[in-house]
Amino acid sequence: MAVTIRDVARQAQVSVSTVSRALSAPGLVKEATRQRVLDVVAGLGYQPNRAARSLITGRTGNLGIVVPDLTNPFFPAVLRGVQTRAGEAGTSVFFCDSREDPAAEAELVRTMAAQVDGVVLCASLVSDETVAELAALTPLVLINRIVPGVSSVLMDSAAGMGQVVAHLESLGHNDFVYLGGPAAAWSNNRRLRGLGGRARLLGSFEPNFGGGVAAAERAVEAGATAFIAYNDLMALGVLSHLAALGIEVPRRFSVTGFDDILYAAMCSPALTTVHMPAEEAGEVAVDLLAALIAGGPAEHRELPTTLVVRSSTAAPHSRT
Amino acid sequence: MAVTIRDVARQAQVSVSTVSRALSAPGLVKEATRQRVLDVVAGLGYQPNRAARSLITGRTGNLGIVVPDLTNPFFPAVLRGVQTRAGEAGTSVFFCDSREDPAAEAELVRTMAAQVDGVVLCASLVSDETVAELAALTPLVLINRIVPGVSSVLMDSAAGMGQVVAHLESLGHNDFVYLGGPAAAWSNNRRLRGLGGRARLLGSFEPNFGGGVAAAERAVEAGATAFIAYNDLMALGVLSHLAALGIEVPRRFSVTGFDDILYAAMCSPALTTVHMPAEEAGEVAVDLLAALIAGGPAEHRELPTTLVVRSSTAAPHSRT
DNA sequence: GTGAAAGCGCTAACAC
DNA sequence: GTGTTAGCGCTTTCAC
Repeated sequence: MAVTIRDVARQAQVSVSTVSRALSAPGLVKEATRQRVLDVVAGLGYQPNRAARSLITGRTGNLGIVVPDLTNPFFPAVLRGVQTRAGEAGTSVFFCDSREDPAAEAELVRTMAAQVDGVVLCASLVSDETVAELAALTPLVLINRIVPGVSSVLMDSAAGMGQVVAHLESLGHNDFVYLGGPAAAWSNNRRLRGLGGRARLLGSFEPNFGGGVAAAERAVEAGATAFIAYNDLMALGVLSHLAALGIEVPRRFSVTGFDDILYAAMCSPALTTVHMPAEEAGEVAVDLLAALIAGGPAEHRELPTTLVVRSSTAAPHSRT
Repeated sequence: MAVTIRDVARQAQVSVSTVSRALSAPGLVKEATRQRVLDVVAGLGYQPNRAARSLITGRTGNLGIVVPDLTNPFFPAVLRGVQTRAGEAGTSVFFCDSREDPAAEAELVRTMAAQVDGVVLCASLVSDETVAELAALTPLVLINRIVPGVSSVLMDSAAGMGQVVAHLESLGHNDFVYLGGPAAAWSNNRRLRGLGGRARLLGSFEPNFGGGVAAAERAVEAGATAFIAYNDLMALGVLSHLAALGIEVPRRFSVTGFDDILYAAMCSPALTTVHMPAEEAGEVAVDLLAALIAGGPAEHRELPTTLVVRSSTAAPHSRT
């Protein structure tokens, strides 16, 4: 078996409680004693057993994050942010991919709740009631969703969408179509709202490449001059399908995305999209979670988004 | 506090050990008793305290995975596979991104070791000795790396590289350059070996988009007709830089990648690359880990890779 | 400032 | 087939 607190106590010639205090409440032991204990700890390579500690404190020192689709680069970016901030506090993080399934999502959170101090829930697809229920189960921070009484960090989709519309209108477009994501996605409704009724709604489509391909098929018949996709993955699908059809972008149609994943800059034409600070959102979510765990009230944070103009948008029916 | 095993025992009119057995060793209790216990468990919504269980059994029911770069879509795919298989066994999984830093990688594994039953280590950058040391610390499964005595699952880079070379040669190329990844990456050496000396080595470069851009700058001066990139992300960077330079692919240069991430199919020209069964590798890694945890010997599994020919390769200096 | 002792919730001998 | 009991390794009163 590994080295325990007793081994340390014996070798440092103190009691186990002193060892415990030296590690978790340094102020309560004489500096000299503390130093002696710490030396022994280092010498023995002692690591407190987290299960034992957890059994007594009721805290696990772990966090969980649930995302709808790990293959969408947006979410790994959030994961990174979460891990970065959590790691600074010595906290480990569990991840789960719900594969866009609301039932799985709720179940995953419930399972996690038993073994973490809190969970970050991204782009949730469950009902407000379920979110509230989950939040009652464990400290919960939502990313890109608002439910009253539950902490959340938002990347401002509505404002971003406003910029998209303004950009397209300044280019001379006045008939665009919104290629919608999952109807259950809060972000989808938020973006739709940001449109302010100035776009026709098509879909919903799956929020991935395939969904974009499907959307493009429908969109070309819609007679609009610009397509606003729910997210970049869809926009990439749209671009791909249009290219396959021999339809030029942005000459024939302008296309925009949302998220600013790396590939938005790499595709051809490079995608005009709304940049989302995904990694930062992950970090902020951990902060909110920490506050919640410490007993604070639910908080809400909004992160700014910015339009990134690239080459997939231009004035209608002309080359700029 | 939450409901404990005692609450269940009391209400089911049995001892705590019977409850424990009903849940973890169903064969040891009478069916009727078991059913009664299960009913109470369901009624009370009892969930065994994992810390307490772990304290006694020495098992956590958790797994960890460490990857070098979450923003490379290849790794989230592996994560997915790991979670899928682990989830089937009720196992949760911790993740960590080492950001291509060998020291961080080792430290992350050490930290995880204390709170998991085993860890999956992807594309490790540490020395063989460190891997062995880590493997002594906790059940360990390597993905895309071989270290004697340590379990591993390999996606056959060498064979894949062989196919790339054969493909390029069949097209008429006979002077190609390999745009190398991290020198410390086992896969890099493996791929280099798969080349069989038929390519000049350039690099190493960072195994990401930026590294590809840097590599492209150097490659155009090398006078070869085809560029073989260490991975897709680099290849995408190469494509991007060549496009910026107004150099046509594949007319002027053929370019190949490795991994077959989603974006390899989406970029323009679509990338000829080697498909890697990343998700499957994650699943298999969990299987090997389970075997290891059960006390089995280190095992080795090899997964086949396949060349995917798209539009970034063609006969030298001509349009096919 | 430090030690002794009582558990946290559970499993695993060990009895019966 | 079931109950009793002794801890797993740690934190935390409570004494001193």
